[in-house]
Amino acid sequence: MVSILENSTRDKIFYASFKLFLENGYEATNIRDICKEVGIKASTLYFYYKSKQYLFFYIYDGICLDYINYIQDIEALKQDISVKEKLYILLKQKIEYYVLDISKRKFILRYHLFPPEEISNVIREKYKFYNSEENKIILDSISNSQHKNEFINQNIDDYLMQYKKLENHLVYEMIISNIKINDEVVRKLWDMLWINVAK
Amino acid sequence: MVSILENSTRDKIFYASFKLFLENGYEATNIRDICKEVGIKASTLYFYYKSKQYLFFYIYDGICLDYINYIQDIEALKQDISVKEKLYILLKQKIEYYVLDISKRKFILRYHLFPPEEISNVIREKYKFYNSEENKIILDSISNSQHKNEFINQNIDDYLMQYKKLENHLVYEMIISNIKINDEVVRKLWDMLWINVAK
DNA sequence: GTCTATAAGAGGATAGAC
DNA sequence: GTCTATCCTCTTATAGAC
Repeated sequence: MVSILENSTRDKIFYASFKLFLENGYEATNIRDICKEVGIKASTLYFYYKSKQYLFFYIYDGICLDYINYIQDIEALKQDISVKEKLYILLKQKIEYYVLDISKRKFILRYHLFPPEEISNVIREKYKFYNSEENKIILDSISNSQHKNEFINQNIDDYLMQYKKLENHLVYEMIISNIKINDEVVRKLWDMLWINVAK
Repeated sequence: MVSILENSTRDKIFYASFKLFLENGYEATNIRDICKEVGIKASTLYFYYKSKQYLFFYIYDGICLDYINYIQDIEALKQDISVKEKLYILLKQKIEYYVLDISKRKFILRYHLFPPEEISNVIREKYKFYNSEENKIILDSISNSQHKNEFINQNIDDYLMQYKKLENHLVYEMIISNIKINDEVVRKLWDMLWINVAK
């Protein structure tokens, strides 16, 4: 995430909270449990984070920004290769990102499916925002390509939906069945998807 | 569920709790909120249910038993038709059950993925139990069939796993994308599955 | 920056009247 | 069966000392 190498109290609180919010949930995680993990008292936590809600939002944003940065740095998106190959590499890299550590994605899934009532509005807004940020990056990468005529233009949105659906399917399988998806499976499924959308 | 037509205080508590446990979660739902929905005081709830945990378990069991009863009553499982047709009808009926009201399945998913720490052991046991009950019904139905030689015997467990995977995939799509799956889609996916497993 | 102490309230659960 | 009143514990959050 933002500063994985630092070991400041601020970061320790961040990671302990992430872990507990993921495993036990927002409501079932209390400030004292977090503090016990870190080895501080409650008042110290409040020195760094204004409230439990703000602490949660920092974590949520941290996870999403880390993901957006990862997507943005994928070299294949900038190279002048065919759209088909470009998008395959993107999907493959995204799955690699999740295989390496599925916990961040599980966190997002948890709070997307079952947001705590008191912060559900904020979570919904954040989810929509980061989702559209990711879409922008993908759409930019397609429209900047010399090969974009591979696509029937009207179908791009449709395709993006299918693409996300496939990705989600793989991700849910990883989360629920605890299985790590390999490149071969990704390639096979993706080829099937491409046939249905490309010219 | 057990007694959908009754309107006793006991049942009112049951349904109000189901709704709140599903929407807000176990930890975020408190006894007083449930009582407010029903129009009673906390002590009245404790007259019917020993504790918050037991109330939850009654609901969990109620949902699962309703489902098991539904599966058990599917006529096709008892008829002497081909295994392929039998299992297709089973899948179709299961999807119909969810399409009619996805909330029960969402409840099970919620507590399967994110069980409250204090009751996670019990939930895990219950999940395993009802899962194996369902498997028994399906396996019985296959082995009682005159047409069971359609199957390569060693593959039945494998098939059951694939079958559940397909079902889960459809269910997650219904829950996450809020889409109702129609029979045509079920048929198509199921034909693909059958090709991979049958002789 | 980190602590002790504590306010202010919410939560699960029970006793006992009617 | 349902109520009022209450217990006791846990929770978020703050005040103020060091």
